Amino acid sequence: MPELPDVEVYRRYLNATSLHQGIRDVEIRTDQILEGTSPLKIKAGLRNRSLESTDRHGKFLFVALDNQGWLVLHFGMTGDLKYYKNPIKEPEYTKFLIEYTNDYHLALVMPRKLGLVRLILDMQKFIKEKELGPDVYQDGFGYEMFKALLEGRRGMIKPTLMNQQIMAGIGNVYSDEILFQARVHPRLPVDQLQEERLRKIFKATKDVLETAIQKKADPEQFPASWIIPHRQKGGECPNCGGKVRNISVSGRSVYYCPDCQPT
DNA sequence: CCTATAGCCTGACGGC
DNA sequence: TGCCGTCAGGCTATAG
Repeated sequence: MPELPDVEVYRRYLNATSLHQGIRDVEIRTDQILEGTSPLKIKAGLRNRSLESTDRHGKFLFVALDNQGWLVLHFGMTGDLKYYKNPIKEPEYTKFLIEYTNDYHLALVMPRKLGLVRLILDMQKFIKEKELGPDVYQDGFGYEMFKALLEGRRGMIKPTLMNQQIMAGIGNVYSDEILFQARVHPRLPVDQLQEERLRKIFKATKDVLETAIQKKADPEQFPASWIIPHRQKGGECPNCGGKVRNISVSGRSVYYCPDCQPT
């Protein structure tokens, strides 16, 4: 579920396992996630180096190298990280693999080839290239900024929250949760939102992301009041007990409660 | 600026 | 059991 909370959990996992170790070798199992660069360049840039620290912007994870530049990871729809020792335990669907001099490994596990691995020098330049909006989870992301970003927009609230160029980090699943907590219909146009509802959406955004991270992005640990565990056909609304509805908005599958989330 | 659609990928799942 | 269609949390391009 690689949206902002998931990537933040991966970041902390990487911090806890994979820093300050010499990189002996790197394997790239598909060129399709390299965005124009080559396996040789990635290998040359990582061999005999070490990972020193991490950062994150939206759904992108940045890992600083000991000399200069960053390793960038994006997890697409199915990416995950696994740190392990025994080479026999290499996870199925490993697409990118770092082998450390201490014999441990860090694998980017990704059944579909929809992610990204790249080496860059300048993080801000990369963010600009990708035209990413401000990270939703950063300290400076307050209500005034949120409101300003939506100013003059006419689109539906759900795809607006998910638009990485407006603000970075929210995806399909967590936008459902945010709108459920705010009790706002996903198709409501942004310019029809009154101040009070806008504030509710902002607060829900902060609460949902914070809680999801705190719960390690594990749906089994999510509060009983959340809709995510009920995001399935025939699911029941945790608020009113009614049936959860599934519709399509901007080509994405949306789950919401028609009774609790009026237009 | 905004929406819908298709495509990129490939595994999981449900129905027959 | 096996085959087939559908769907899935990402992003991007294109047309209207």
